[in-house]
Amino acid sequence: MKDQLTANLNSLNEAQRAPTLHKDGPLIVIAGAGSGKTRVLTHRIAHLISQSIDPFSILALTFTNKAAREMKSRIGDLVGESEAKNLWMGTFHSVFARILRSEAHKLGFPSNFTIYDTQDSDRLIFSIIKEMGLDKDIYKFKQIRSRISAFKNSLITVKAYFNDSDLQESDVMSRRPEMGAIYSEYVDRCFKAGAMDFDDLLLRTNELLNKHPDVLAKYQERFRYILVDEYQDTNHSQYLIVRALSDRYQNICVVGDDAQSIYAFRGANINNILNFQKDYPDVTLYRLEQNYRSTKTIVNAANSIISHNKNKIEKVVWTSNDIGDPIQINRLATDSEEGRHVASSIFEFKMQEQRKNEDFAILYRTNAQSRAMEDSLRKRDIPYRIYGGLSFYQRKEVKDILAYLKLIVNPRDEESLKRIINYPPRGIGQTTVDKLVVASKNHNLPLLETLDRAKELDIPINAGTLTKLINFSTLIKRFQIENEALNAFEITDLITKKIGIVQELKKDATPEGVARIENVEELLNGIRDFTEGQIKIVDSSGNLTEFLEDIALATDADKDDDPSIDRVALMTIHLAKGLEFPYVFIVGLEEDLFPSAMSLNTRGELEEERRLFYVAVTRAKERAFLSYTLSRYRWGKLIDAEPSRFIEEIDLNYVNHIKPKEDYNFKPLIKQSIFGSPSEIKLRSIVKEKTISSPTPSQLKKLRKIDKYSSLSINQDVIDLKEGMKVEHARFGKGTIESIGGKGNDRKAIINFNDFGKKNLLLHFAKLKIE
DNA sequence: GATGGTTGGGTTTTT
DNA sequence: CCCAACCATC
Repeated sequence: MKDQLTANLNSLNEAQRAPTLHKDGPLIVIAGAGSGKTRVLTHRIAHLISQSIDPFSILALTFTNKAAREMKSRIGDLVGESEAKNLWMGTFHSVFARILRSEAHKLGFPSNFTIYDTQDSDRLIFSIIKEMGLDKDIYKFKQIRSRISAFKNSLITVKAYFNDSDLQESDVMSRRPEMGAIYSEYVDRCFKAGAMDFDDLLLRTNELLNKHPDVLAKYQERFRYILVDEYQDTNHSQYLIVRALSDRYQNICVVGDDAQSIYAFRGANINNILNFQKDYPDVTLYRLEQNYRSTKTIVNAANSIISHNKNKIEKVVWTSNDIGDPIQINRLATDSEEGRHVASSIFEFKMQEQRKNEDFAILYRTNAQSRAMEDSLRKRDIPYRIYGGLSFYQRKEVKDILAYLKLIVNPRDEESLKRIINYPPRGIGQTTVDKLVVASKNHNLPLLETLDRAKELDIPINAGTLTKLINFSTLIKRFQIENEALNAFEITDLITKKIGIVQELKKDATPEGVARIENVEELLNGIRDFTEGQIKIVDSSGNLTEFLEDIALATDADKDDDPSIDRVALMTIHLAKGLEFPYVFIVGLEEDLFPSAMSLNTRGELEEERRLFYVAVTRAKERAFLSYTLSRYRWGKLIDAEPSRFIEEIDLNYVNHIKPKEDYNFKPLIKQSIFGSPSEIKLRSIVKEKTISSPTPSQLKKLRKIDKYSSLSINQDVIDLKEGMKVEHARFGKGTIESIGGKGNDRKAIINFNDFGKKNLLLHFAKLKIE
């Protein structure tokens, strides 16, 4: 083991070795993109362990649970699995959820408290607004939720809110005088439900450490060494936790890059990293500026991008790698053209350079952009994997089953109860639920208990409904008893069978309905894997509580469905942080999309978008490809787009702006009538390529016109379709056209398929064969 | 209280 | 376009 460690230390460069070997006391590592900060962290931890520091006393906070797992396994390679597995490592949320479970009673929470996800919070806030009789157009639940979240992340409790006249005034100014009352009621209801939202996991940890000096002292002793990765993305609440825990021994190591701070929207405070030196006067600052990941071109281009930001720590990221190829910028007519271009580029590179699918990543600003990419990859038979988006555990049918599980574990969980009290339908309607909620508030009883005692509490509910309520309550109680003897898989299996959710879903025979049933099966399989894993590997019982904990905090980057399959990666830039790929496609570089229209209000927001762009470009090891379109489908409508300002911010020495090919998708006849003679076009595009990096407005207009022609010609094929014709669809098989309506791109037909029934299809997309 | 159709609103980014 | 909330009807 010693030899291995020494050998590995030798593999570090001087700049990396210094923080790795840094003895006690605070240190900050400012690490440029691709400079090996993860290596520093893993080697530092391994080194600590080799110096006889007990792994139990090392706390390492990472950005995703996946990052924690990977780091753990790399440390395991260095110092041995048995040592590494005792490290405290994970995201802030998962580590402190674990600690809160064991200390929850001190805060008046049950140890099996429920973790509310965003949707649970939204629903609760929505019902509070309704109960209070407020105007839901003024009190928009999503805005209220994000404001409450911001309060919590800044440690503004309900009490602090009501002590702060400025805050209250600003809510009155924005016509929401009841904001504080909603906040108060929300916190109250979560408490009564034995539930914490994501922000509570941090806020309540702070509360725990503040109110209980003995607890604080205990964890200060336990965590002698604390390391925080991606420190630039910590919020105030997280900052205070780290500060409190490290206060005793000051063995705090934070690693980050201010240039990669991209989470201000959820409360991350870039000042945490900028002010670290003020907080810990004895701090040693280390800089990692040599990039090992990317070509000179990419590193320099990225530097030129970030130089447009004012608020930053000055540093010079450099590399001794090859110059590499210029960054290619492509202009496409529409989003589907963009998809086609990306897919065919990947296809070509695979052929010509023997690349694997996993060498490519497609990065975008918003999840909605994945659709066009998926379509084109599928057409080319290129396997891909989408990260993020609507996660599996957020799908309705999955959440419904999970609500049963959550309610069994925590009978006070109001949101779960409301979700399933009438699903599958058992004759308990909204009116009854409303009555119960009011009664539960008035009598200060948990909702489930209120429902049990509805009769004695004189709630005006008729006898028939009363019986239904009792039946439901009995059902839940039976599950609770069964659960004591069963593991997570067994109880879930039992529940799904008893409530007949599959029969319920079978009523919907559409492909979507079938997919829902498959999701239920997938959930069961997932729970079985988890249960078996827990029992075998961790030697625990694999019970429900463990499972729910596991999935509540699973991040999208955590999903690992068969990594052995070679696939192209599709994800948002946010999710790509920390990852690297040889070839990276960054798509949708258009004004209002990237930078997002929502972020153009302040300089700070725009700078965050620019950092996001910086993160995107620095994911590339060998080549980066940027693209933008002239028009894009948004909400089903084709809207005009303008090239992103970010494109012009890249130093021209590192880019190559590509024009569409001459024979690009339209006929010479049209070209001549719009552009004049072909030679003129050629001339103009050559001149432009040398001088500016984006087309002039007049050129944009012309390209848009052409796009309209070309999409017309696509539709030509389907114009011949008539009612009564027999057609064949790639997915739905054979069927008969019942009616046709709409114009142009909106032209659609109702088709009665032999196997799938009636479908209303957009002819522009549906590839139909006439029989 | 269930059901099905209509309408109106919404896309940044995520633990 | 896609979803949820709402409304009208049974």
